[in-house]
Amino acid sequence: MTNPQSSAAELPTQYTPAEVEAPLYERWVERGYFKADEKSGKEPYTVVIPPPNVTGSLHLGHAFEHTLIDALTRRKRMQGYETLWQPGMDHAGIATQNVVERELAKEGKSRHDLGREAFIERVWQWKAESGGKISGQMRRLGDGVDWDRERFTMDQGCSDAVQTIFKRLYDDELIYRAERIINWCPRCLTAISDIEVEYQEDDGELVSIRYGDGDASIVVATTRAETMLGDTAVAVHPDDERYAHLVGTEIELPLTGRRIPIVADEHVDPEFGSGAVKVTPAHDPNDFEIGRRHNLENLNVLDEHGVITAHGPFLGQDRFEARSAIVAALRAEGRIVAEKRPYVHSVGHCSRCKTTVEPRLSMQWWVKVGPLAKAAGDAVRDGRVKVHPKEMESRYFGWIDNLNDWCISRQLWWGHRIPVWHGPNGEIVCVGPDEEPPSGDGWTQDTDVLDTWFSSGLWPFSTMGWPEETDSLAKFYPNSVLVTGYDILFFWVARMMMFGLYAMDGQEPFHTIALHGMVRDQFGKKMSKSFGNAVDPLDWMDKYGSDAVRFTLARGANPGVDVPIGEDWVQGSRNFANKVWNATRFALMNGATVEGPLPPVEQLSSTDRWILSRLNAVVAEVDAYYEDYQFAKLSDALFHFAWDEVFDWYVELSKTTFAEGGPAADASRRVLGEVLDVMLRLLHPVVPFVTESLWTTLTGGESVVIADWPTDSGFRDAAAEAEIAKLQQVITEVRRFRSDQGLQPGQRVPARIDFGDTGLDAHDAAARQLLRLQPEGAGFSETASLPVSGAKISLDLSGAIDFAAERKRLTKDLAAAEKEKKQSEAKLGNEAFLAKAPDNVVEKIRTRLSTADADIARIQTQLDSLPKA
RNA sequence: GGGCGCGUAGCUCAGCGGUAGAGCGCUGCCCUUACAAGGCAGAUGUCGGCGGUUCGAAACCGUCCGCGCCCACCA
Repeated sequence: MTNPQSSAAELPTQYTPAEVEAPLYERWVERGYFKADEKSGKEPYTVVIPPPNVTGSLHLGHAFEHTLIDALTRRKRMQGYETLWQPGMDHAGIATQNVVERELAKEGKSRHDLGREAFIERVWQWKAESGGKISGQMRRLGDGVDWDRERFTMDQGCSDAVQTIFKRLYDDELIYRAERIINWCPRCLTAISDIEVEYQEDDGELVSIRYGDGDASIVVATTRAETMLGDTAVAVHPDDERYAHLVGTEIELPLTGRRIPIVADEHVDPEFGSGAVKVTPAHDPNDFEIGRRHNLENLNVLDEHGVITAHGPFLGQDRFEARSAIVAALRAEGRIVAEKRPYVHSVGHCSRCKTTVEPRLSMQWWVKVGPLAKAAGDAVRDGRVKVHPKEMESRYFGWIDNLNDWCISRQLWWGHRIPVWHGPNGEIVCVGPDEEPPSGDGWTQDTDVLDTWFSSGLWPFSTMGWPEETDSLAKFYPNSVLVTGYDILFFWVARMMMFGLYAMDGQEPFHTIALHGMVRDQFGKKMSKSFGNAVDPLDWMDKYGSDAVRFTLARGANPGVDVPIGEDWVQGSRNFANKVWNATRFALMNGATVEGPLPPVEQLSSTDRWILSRLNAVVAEVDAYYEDYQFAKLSDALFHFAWDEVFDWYVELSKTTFAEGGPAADASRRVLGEVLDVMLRLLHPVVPFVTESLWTTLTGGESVVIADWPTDSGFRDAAAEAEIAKLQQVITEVRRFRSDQGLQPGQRVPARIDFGDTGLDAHDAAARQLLRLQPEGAGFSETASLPVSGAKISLDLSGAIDFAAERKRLTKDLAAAEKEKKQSEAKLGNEAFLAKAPDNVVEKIRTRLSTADADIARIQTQLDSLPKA
């Protein structure tokens, strides 16, 4: 136990987070507080980090997410759970490759200049730097992760997991290879999945083109005129009488000299446009299906860069260049019968580089999603996995129940290479992690890598050693909760659900999915580098402390709702931390202690009983909010309890007690110590640093990180709470009077206090202290009288009263009270109300009425006591 | 085209059947011996519009207006 007096003296009057925070964190790590022991007998609590991409550094969104996870895990650790917060990072295939390619471009090189191996080596170098930066940020933020378990989606273990599940899925025929239309990014030169495509409204031109001539002509419309070079049919609806005579015939495709058939297909909407559709099976997913149904040729006219490969005048032109050239050529031939420009329509863009996506026919690897998605949907339907907030469930189902097969191959270099070997005669062998790949002439490994979400989908168990049956896996799987943003519900969460259930014999990866919103700026605008409102969390942490950033983020965290944050608010949180700091300083200077048991209730003043009653109520409240992931609510509850109740009232009231000394003061010292001890522990998960330095000083304990989480003792004292509420009312009323009178806050005024039958007599000294009222003394002359809640405070202001101001104020208050009375009476006079309203409501109105009556009487008395103007 | 959500104090948001709340901002007085990163006191809203249900609606229902997000193969 440290000596409180000297500890307090050592605390400066201002909290300086920058000096305090970093050393504390390193001490926690050194002492191994965050290590999770898979052999422990304690109940497990597991959260895996949503692995940040190694593409750069953490932004406020990460800081937000980490704050929530850190708070959850710190509380559980304090509650005695064997707690694992699993750290790690994601290789982020396409994103990282793009970043490194940009770096290379600055040197005037492309990845092809380096070659595959050297390029990958280069990415690893980059990962080392970037990864170091990220873990530095996590330390600064205070993330209580088990660093010994840090994983990377490309490390050996995770790679083995990838290979294992690939092989298993392949053997179960849930992975297959097929030529289909995929979304192709002509800049990244890879296939991308449906959800990596961002649609946005673009200006385009819708041209209607006449194919064929005379009676045998037909008009089709398109926004991608260049694809006509690859048309292999025109389709109409089978029941469309306008074109019935043409079905089965051929028509001339302009500019090419080719003749293409007219086919009938249900897919065509006869109401739309001309009711005829050009069919380009190699460049449009719908057309591909039509082509399949009618055995049409898939004529590829664009290469991987989006350049025309069809022979003719357009050969070698970029797709957009060719588009206008072809329209011009058609116009010259008089085949453009209508043009709509601008024609706003939805166009897909690569989510990584914003290039317009090109649907492209190509051979890719696919996961057959049906059975996996069924299981993933059922797990939520059955209630084995809960989605929080519940409103997000419908989004989840909407997606998982309508899922197309997942294209998992990417034509990239950075990622898990597909564990398939192709033989000289077209043989295909899928190789497991402990198997030798086939060797010999002509055998080569598939050049594609896997979608980055393939490995992150394994994260809840690959990080724990799967496919080995490790102790960690047995202990920490399923994860307790997954905390992540709603934006990656589909990208990541759905994949983890599918893979987790599949790989772990139907065991769901986590019990709860807790979705949070996106961090926005203080005006609710999305944060982005291009908009210039993005903030580096380190800046604010250096300026105001990690605690301040964390507290601000937690206070904004309403489930599933976006979180605005502004620098002013962080400042406010810093002020709060400083306030806690100073209140604890005060307590230490006055000998607050945690030594020994709390004095028996009979020996406690009503003030002490009141604050203990409130303290326990807050413990219960905070617990309930934690269980419901209501971070904003629990932070707010703590903020107000600490500041409004403990600091502004309890501490102020206790000053008098301490000044008077005696057994009452000793009891209060113990109670104050208790209140701060519990409060600091309650605050710790959200603001770990300031609470650590204060709690250890206050209690002499080793660390609040490993302290017990407070429990509600069940102690409540309604009478004490009512008594203090009344006292607060009296004091506020007199303060208001003083303020209205223009009395300076520090100015001492002689007063007589008559508490009547309020039962507040014990608070006479405290009231005088808070109100700066002197004993009445000799020659006391009452010039103002304030009846409040049955008490009467008489002041001797020696003619200094501003009666006009007071009369004005009282008149206003009187009108308000009378209005209240009238309304309450009206309600109580309403028979329908009396008949139907519940008793407690009626009772409430009655109370309101009697309060109004009392107020009216009080104000009237005050008015009467004022001298006539 | 479907689905979800939102419009409450100057700003950002809680409240979701019993007569309006928070943070920040704002006004006034004060360096009252823990804290001026503070204290005390105070002002501020026809709870998007219109109908309906109800004894009672910011809250429930309908509708309209404005905004956002997600999904979808609109030639």
